[in-house]
Amino acid sequence: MEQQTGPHRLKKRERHDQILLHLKLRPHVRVTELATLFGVTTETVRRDMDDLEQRGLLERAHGGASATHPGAHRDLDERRQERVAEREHLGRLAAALVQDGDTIMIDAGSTTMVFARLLAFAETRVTAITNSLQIGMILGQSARARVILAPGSYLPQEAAVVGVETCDYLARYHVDACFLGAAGLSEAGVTEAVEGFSAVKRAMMRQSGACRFLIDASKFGLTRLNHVARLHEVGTLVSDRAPEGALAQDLRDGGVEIILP
Amino acid sequence: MEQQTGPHRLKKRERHDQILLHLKLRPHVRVTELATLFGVTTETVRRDMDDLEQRGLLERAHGGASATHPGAHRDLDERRQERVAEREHLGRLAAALVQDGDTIMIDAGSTTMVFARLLAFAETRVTAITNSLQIGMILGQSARARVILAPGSYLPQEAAVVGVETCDYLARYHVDACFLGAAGLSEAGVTEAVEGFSAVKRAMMRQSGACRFLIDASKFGLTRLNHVARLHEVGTLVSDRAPEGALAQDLRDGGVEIILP
DNA sequence: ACCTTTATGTTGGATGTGCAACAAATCTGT
DNA sequence: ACAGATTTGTTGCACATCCAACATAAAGGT
Repeated sequence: MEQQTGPHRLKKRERHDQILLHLKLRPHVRVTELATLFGVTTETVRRDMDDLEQRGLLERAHGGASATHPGAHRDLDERRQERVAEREHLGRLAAALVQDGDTIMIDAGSTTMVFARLLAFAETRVTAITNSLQIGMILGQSARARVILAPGSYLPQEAAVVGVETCDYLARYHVDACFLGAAGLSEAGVTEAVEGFSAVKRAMMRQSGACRFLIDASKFGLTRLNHVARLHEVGTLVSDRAPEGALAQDLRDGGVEIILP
Repeated sequence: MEQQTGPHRLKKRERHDQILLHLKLRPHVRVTELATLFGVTTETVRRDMDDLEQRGLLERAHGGASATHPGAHRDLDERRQERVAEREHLGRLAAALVQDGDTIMIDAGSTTMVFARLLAFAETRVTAITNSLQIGMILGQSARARVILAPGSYLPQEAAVVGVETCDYLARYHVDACFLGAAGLSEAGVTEAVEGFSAVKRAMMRQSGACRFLIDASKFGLTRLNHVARLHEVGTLVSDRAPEGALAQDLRDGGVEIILP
């Protein structure tokens, strides 16, 4: 990056923007590096980073900071160790469902992202169609995966594309299975909070022989704004804890296969 | 993350895999963290990381390591300070050509990526269609930009999509201008090294009212494998130094507008 | 202009990290 | 079992980073 020109010292906000821009282009920046670049003290940069970390825009490390994966959800549970561990379990279970030669569709979401990472790591030979840029990039790193990206309007918060174009495009493919996340699972069915995602999820379901939902137990009982699927359409539910009460009964009635650790 | 279970000490290969797995799930890991997790010395972890870094599988940082940015270019000139500075100038010139309300297409490439970053930073109100995931993500961060992503086969080295689908999709849009990079500019015309990119570039040119090529002076005189455009089709050339000799003459003959710092 | 608030710089000591050289342990092939 | 290669542990020291407390400077409001 270029040296800061002129005598004009950057203001706090400008430095914050610059730091984030740097992290968009490289995975890691050092405190000292930025300090000399901005012409400020390391302490100032440190304070900047602390601020940005609190807003969840980057991840501190000793001597510098790393980018949070672009589009990563910043909700509370994303940041908690336990949640990450649970997501990893969940992703492992789901990845075990994929076999060499399978064709799949993968929905955008933090849980499906972990799933994609594990799939890439396992080097499963798979053809995957996704609307998530992150998942495309992650899975594309695997030499044995073939990735097809759907077009559409870009949604920066989720690093994914949505819209009519996306759904139309998906309708041109037929795959063995789709792997979907969701923001809520209740007796009302599967629901989603992000506008535009539900249509994509439904489009994926229509084109798939089997449908697998990756939903961790913290989503049980929640009903969000957008309807995705009724319980009998769920097919397979991969989760970290068994549902209880009426929800469990309705899932049984809907013939949902439940996969747990 | 879970604690390493059992008395079985991990072998080198297993530790390497574990480290990479960790980096797939988090952007950054610390040396000490992994050392206690694996039950080995920090020096061992350090050595592991050095190995992995040499293989380009992660990026070292003080006290730990970061995941290589998915899709991040690591070609030589990308890493060189001087080149970055020139690209920045070039991008600035190109960004000045875009006005509020414009519709544009942006090609994948490291130079166009800098251009997109500056466009996002300038908060130009623009509708952009691109085949580059990174450019989509960068420009999508700008609240005033609308980003449309083209579909296609994912090319991990370039973090972009290419192929027939990509070109077909682009043919459905008409824009004011396209901003393209290139690997070579000589009397033979504009040429490209990455297989699949030239077709996308040509598709973008066909759908654009104006064509802007962003090519830094180090590419002058180079001819790569894939033909992109003859000199008279170039339209506008944005660069950091004036071409010389026969190339300069041919550009004049071709009616190419040249924009320099 | 004044005061208040906020941002930034400075300092010093505690702690974390990197590096290099060597010792100990482990692996490997015969 | 043996010798040689590889891997890992240990140590000491140079250096970078962190943190907290205080001093100084800049910004904002009345």
